[in-house]
Amino acid sequence: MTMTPRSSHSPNSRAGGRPGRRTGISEATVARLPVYLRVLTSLAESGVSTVSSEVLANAAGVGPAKLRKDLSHLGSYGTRGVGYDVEFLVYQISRALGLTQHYSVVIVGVGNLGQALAGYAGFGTRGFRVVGLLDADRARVGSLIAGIEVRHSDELETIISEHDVSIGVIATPAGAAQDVCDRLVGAGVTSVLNFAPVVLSVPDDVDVRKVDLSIELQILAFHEQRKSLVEQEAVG
Amino acid sequence: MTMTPRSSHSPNSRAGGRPGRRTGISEATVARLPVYLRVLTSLAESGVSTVSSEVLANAAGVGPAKLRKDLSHLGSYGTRGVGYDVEFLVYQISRALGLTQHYSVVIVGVGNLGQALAGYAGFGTRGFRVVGLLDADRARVGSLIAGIEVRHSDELETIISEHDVSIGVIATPAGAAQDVCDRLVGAGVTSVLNFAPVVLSVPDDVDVRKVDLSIELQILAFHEQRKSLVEQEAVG
DNA sequence: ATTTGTGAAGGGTTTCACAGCG
DNA sequence: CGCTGTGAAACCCTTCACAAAT
Repeated sequence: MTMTPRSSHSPNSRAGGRPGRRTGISEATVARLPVYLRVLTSLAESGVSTVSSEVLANAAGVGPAKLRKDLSHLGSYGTRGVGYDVEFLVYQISRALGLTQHYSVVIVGVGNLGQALAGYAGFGTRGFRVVGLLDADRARVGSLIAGIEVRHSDELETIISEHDVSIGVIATPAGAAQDVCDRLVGAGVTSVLNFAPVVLSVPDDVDVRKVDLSIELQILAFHEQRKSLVEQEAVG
Repeated sequence: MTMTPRSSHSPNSRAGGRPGRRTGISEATVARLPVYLRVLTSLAESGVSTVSSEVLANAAGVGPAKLRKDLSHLGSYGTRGVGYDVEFLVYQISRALGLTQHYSVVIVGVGNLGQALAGYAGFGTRGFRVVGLLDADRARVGSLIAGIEVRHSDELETIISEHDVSIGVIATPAGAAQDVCDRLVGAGVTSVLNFAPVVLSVPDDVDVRKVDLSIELQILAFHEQRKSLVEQEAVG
């Protein structure tokens, strides 16, 4: 039995390679661009055609200097004394994020969470298409969720190669996650979004991002505790 | 009509105040402690009583130096030449994160996602208790989810003050999220976990963390694009 | 001999403040 | 005059490498 070379690095960043080597856009900036994009899209729908860095920054929950520096990494797309053209920025950010291409996605695990993800509107829009819903439980196979037929996990490799899937979403129980991940990667998936509460090991050229409810809760707990300590001190 | 003072800052960090001012534990470290805790808990269950920084770091997907520095912020809990006592570390990390206290949680929005969250095991364990499931849709009110009765959103304030809720989870559609957030904060909630794809505005003393599927997908798309550019270059 | 704890060095990110341009 | 784009400073975080401890 051969061990595939593996590594798992900092949470939610590119598995191998140092940040922003080729594109010049840093990881921190990339993580904010989707937020700007969302705000800009909603501004465009409201008929706004121009925004200043200050207004856009406020709506995105960041400081104006940070916003301007972020946008400056894409090019000089603003007009001094005026601001940014909303539609043009939408296009430029979409392009920078790679959203002008299309990505096929499989979701593995069709429990409550998997169903919620399958029905999520964010998929249909902007270049992502769910081409497979997989589950290990044969009782669920064949049912329709968000218009997509659930298929058995055995078909994972087939579906991935048939649809040239590049992104896999893991919504299985923790125990199954690493196995599923290995199979996804083995079949050619190069990006994984993991909702299972485990640290996944993947080869260096695969990206993993994780979404972990209990980690988020624990971080909030930390700050809650901090608040009550401060309170206590203020009283005492 | 009065405007409540608001601010929304960097994604997923304390709303106001600079990091780690009082506790000496930095935000980056706090975000990793839950991962260490999970690994340690599972080691303890496997009967392991001692770990070195190298083994623990590997399991947590970080470098050993980073792990040691993180743990050193809690105190000197290791033994040179030996490693860390697993059970003792579990306790110390739990304490540092505030998990020795108990937190009451309400979940607002009982769609697919809200149901998935309500059923999530991570809640029951480690100090979090769901004391309310709320939905605006009267058709859902009264049904039982994960053993908890769904109640109408009108009761939000009542439930929060009755149970001294400090954490609110928003799993509503985007359009309702800010309103719900305002009501949560108005009723005394000081930490919010937001699953709706909007930037929430809150007063400085409230923490907001967000979980956003479409942002994660877009970040993965960026890296996918980068990979295909590199590939193309390697060929050409 | 082994492994922790940590100063110091090295990167990356944010913020400042202003020059540059419309 | 207003707002962008950006060097420079400040800050935070990670990594290195080794002294200290058992």
